[in-house]
Amino acid sequence: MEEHDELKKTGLKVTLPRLKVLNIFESSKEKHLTAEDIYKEMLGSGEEVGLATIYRVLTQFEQAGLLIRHHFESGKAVFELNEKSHHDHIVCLQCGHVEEFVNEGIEKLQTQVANEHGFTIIEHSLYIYGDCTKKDCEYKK
Amino acid sequence: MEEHDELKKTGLKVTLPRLKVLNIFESSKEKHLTAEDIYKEMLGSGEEVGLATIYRVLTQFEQAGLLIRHHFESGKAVFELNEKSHHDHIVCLQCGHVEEFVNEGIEKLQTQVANEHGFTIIEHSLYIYGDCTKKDCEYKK
DNA sequence: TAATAAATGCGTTTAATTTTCATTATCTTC
DNA sequence: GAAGATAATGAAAATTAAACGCATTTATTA
Ligand SMILES: [Mn+2]
Ligand SMILES: [Mn+2]
Ligand SMILES: [Zn+2]
Ligand SMILES: [Zn+2]
Repeated sequence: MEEHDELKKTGLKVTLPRLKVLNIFESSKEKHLTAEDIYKEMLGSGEEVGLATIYRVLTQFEQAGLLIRHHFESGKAVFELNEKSHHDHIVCLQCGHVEEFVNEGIEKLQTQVANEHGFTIIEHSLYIYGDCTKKDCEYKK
Repeated sequence: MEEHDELKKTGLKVTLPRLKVLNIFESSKEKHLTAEDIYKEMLGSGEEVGLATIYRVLTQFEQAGLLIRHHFESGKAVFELNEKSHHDHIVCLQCGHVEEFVNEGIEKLQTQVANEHGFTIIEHSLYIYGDCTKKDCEYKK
């Protein structure tokens, strides 16, 4: 059991809610999910779970390095599996569609900027917002 | 009176709270301020004002193009005067010190990335976080 | 200065997230 | 495999930043 061991390694107890949350991230077609998304998904599939547990688990997973937390401009935190290889995001302001990208040039220039300002760079957040060109792109509340 | 005219141009009524908020931004040594910062500053200097007014005025000023709203990772919105020329930010995770920068290379590459993904870029947010090297840098709550 | 339309302050409300606490499940040990 | 220690859970209450409703006050305009 893959997810079981992944949890074991974090030192966290292997519980049903935790397994399910991990499972949702690993099987969902949408990889960027909010606490609410997870919660509804679990309720929908008949799980008995409290929203507080979801929030707790997400934060624990983040601290354990399993998840990454993002703040798009929606106001709510968005999580995704920590794939280890860094990437940034471009988000459609119309339909919410998210695409990922890595641009070595941008990464290098950021380090350079930090150096120029006497900072040791720890992390960065870069979100590009715009209009996408998906055929089914439309504003969704 | 400079600030008076600046307000006039926005179509908003020239009121004391609005003048004072504008004045704080134009005279403060720290240019990136939260609603709370403004509120405390005004209470401190004897103004009679409600926090709701601050929130309302900040949003109105943002819509009028007088202010820019940022979301650093503090959780609360941060505002600064809209100097018209775009810049990004590098923030010290220890002391909260903020420096501004513009890097044309990064700007160009962002546009390029957007194009490659079929997006029309509307805006972006880039924050670099790290440790600064100010002599008086230390963790402040 | 009076009429009108907008702005203010106070208190209430919302939305996301966190905390408290009693109950329950997991892990470890025997 | 059962018992004890410890951590996790769910429900409800608490917190926090921000928005809102409304009666009252103020700025603008005539
Ligand atoms: Mn991603
Ligand atoms: Mn700035
Ligand atoms: Zn779209
Ligand atoms: Zn510092």
